[in-house]
Amino acid sequence: MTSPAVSSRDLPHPAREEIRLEGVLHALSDPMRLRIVRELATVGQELSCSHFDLPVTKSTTTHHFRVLRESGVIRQIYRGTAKMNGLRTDDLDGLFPGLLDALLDAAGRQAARLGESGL
Amino acid sequence: MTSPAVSSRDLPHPAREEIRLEGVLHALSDPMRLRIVRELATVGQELSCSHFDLPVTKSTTTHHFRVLRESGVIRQIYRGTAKMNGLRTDDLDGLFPGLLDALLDAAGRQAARLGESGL
DNA sequence: ACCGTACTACGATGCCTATCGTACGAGTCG
DNA sequence: CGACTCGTACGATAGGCATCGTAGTACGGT
Repeated sequence: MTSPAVSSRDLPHPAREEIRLEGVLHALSDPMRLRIVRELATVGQELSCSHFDLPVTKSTTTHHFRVLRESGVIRQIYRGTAKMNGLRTDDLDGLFPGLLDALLDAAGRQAARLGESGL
Repeated sequence: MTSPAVSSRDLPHPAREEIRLEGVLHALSDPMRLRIVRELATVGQELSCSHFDLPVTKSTTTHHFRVLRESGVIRQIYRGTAKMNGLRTDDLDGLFPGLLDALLDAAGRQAARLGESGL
């Protein structure tokens, strides 16, 4: 079929009210995870885990995605063998209006300032 | 004298350009440190370390203030026996416009949502 | 000089975490 | 079914860190 149904195995996510600012900040304080979130934000759509080419092993990548999910920053859904990742912009904007934009803007400014050419 | 001069012992601070977003986020991801920063922001002026009544020992308090200083969030100056702490709003706003306000607003919203009455 | 206050330095401890490797499960396609 | 891909689970490891207690330093006032 053309639209692969969401697999039965679903992942635990915190409800919007359970998202804690400290957890979000801790999740984003890791360079690898900040990079993931930045890429998700610029692309603006769900991306599979394997889309990211991080300088760590798959195990570590899995770990970082789990931290992002458990802190409420991203939402993960299985779609076939792929695991799609999307930013929880609606929930984050609902809880902390303007925070996500400010964080992404700050990350972008720092990347530009540090002479980063690509992402 | 009425205005106690700044002591000769000065503390190492990162220059504005050395402040890293990840470091700032990590510093603010600790409840105790977020609490300190919130109080500094609401008061709007320098406060001594001893002004804060944190549920940890003095050793731990010193540790938290050092993390905040070394990450570039606060500036610390000795004034007599007291060590005054002030937010580096100018540097942070210069590097990441809107970020500090968004963070403080987010922290305030969460505090209000979680039924915090005091600070 | 002495004392009290404010903060630090150092060592210890227990927990958390970023990382890896290997072995495994779930799904798709031939 | 079998092979392959994607991602997970588990154990190990090394480093970081929040916390404490104790002992010590710097400064101001008496």
